[in-house]
Amino acid sequence: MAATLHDVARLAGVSIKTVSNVIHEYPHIRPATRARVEQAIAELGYTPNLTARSLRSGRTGAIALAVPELGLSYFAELAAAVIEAAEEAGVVVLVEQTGGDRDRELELLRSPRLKMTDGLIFSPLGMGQDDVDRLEVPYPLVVLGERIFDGPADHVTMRNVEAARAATEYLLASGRRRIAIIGAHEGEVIGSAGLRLRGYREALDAAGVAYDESIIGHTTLWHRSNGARCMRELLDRGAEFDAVFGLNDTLALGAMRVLQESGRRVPEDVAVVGFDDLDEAGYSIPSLTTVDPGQAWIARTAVSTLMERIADPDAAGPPRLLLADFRIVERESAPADRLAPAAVPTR
Amino acid sequence: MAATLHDVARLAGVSIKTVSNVIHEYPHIRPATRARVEQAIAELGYTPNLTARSLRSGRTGAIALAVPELGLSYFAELAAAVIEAAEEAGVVVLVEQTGGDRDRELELLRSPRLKMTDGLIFSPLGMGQDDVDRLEVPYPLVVLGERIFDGPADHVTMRNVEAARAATEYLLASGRRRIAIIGAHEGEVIGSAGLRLRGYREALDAAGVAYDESIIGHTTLWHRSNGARCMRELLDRGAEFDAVFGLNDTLALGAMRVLQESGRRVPEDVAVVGFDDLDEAGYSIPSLTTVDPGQAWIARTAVSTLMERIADPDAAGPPRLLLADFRIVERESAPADRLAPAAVPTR
DNA sequence: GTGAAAGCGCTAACAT
DNA sequence: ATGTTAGCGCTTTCAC
Repeated sequence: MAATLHDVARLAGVSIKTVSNVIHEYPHIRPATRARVEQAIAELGYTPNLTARSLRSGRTGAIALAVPELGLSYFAELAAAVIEAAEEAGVVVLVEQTGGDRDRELELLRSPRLKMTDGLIFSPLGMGQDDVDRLEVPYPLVVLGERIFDGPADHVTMRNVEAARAATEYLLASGRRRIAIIGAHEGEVIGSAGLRLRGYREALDAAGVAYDESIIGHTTLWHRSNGARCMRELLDRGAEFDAVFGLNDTLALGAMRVLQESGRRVPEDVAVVGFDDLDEAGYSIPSLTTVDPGQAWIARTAVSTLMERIADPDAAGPPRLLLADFRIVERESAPADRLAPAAVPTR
Repeated sequence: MAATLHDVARLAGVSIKTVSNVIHEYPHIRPATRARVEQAIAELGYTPNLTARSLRSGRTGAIALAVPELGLSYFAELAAAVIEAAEEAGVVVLVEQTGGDRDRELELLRSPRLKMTDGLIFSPLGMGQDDVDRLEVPYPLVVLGERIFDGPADHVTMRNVEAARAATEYLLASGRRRIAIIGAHEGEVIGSAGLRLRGYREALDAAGVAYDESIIGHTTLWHRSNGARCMRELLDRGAEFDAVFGLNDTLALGAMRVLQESGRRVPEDVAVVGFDDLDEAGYSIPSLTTVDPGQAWIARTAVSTLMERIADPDAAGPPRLLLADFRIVERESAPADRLAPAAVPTR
């Protein structure tokens, strides 16, 4: 049905090699020949069959991105940034959702469907450090997130401990002393929750503030609804606090909502800080002070690192750990100075 | 490098056809042979080369989804639903972002990169009715959204006019009379903005309420920031209104934010209604009354319709228009009864 | 400057 | 029940 190189060659009265030369802009072609070929291509509406090209070249021009769920704004924004960076690099992106489920993640790593792509950017959520061997795969792989460290693949991620510590120090500096946590994972050591909680504790320790288990709210998936539920539980059990550190923005926003429903004023009674700097953090009431963990850089770096590995699969080199810079974004929910409202809301 | 059918066949001491038979679970294979082949497959870690399979079969097992931007929550949620539905149908999804730019949309439709997929689910934003011919493409195509009607491809979308009319009637029924609009597109007839505005006007007309250009806020891209800006402009020019209909949730949330900054109470002074029923609509302060336009159904239907066309490209049949059901989701920003607050916030 | 031909890894028709 | 073989459409080496 669709025209092939042969069809074009026949119509132009040349061989397929010549057509191929024209398509690949091989320099030494007689102008007349080139014109005839181009004419034939236009006439037939020829477009190369990329599957055939892939089979021959061993490259598909596609990469895969596996995230837990696009419904989670953090991953939607990550995917947007990855797709954009990939486009600049001339490749397309196949997006998979794992649901943060370990079995699906492991299955995905072994999936032959990946054969349709040149490499994978993988953001696991269900797998843990024990699964580190499973990252030994026969294709270029870049790992994101904080579920697994020191694996056999390049790893691009954020400075969770330092950033969470900075966020906590920010709250302490503004005069808060009882900082509740929303989103802790029971017993987790690594993982976003574990690392951010560690940063939190480091900041408390450094400031000589006691860690109080009673104001640590636990939840599993970082959905908005869980942030709300988690805050409700804290309030129900009579926890007292003057600040809340949501381990991500979605949790913080869900929690802030419940906080205000309960009659507490933000930031007057309770300051709230999130983590991620999602677009919507600038538009909540009040707008959310948060940590910008460098997601844009992470996306760009993940793509460029993967593309390097794809280009040069032999030049193995040791796996790299690449860490993004972060910064605190001050907004209304937690002004730097407890007494003064944030000067101008950052958008 | 990676093992091929030949490698497996050699190791198992059979022909590639036998290996192929085992892989495809062809029934008549001697158990001993099957065992030997399976053993060889495991030993070599063989996984089929999908590119080769695609070239041979003419199917890639992938579909493409083109949306303006995953950073827009509506499209993130759409993509999530499409990927999920696609997975159930056994295909993977390649996601492209067009930025809502007409040229990029047109280019994408012609792009040979689509040769890597079996079909396309396309949500245009820059193209208009004049470009309807460009949807005549040599591969299965399902169009979403409201930029183009009566095209040559199947079209899955929502009942914009009816839903917007229902939303407006809802506000009128609750006693509001001056309903401002956020997000109108100058002179647009079709398109989400144009259709929803039409529903709005129909409701006004039916109720005998005059249409007042001075409370129609215009903007282009439906970003949160534009909703905020648009509301600021309305307020700056002294517009007076007792309700706001944001033509989508993102706009409504941005607008609601500005409204409250200006000291107005929602819903007491101004009721706010959105459109889309995004996840976050349930967690704003106040939570957002909105229209659930049936996105989940749209995603499922788009995938199943596309899969049908892929399975049977000849059984052309006339292009179909498939419309989702909608419903008003009552939350706090616009209670059904102006005087009574919404009973229980819907989560 | 252009052509002929091999082969990427797989499927399926045909043969045994 | 299993083997042989001809392509799918392209790239690329090697001739001419």
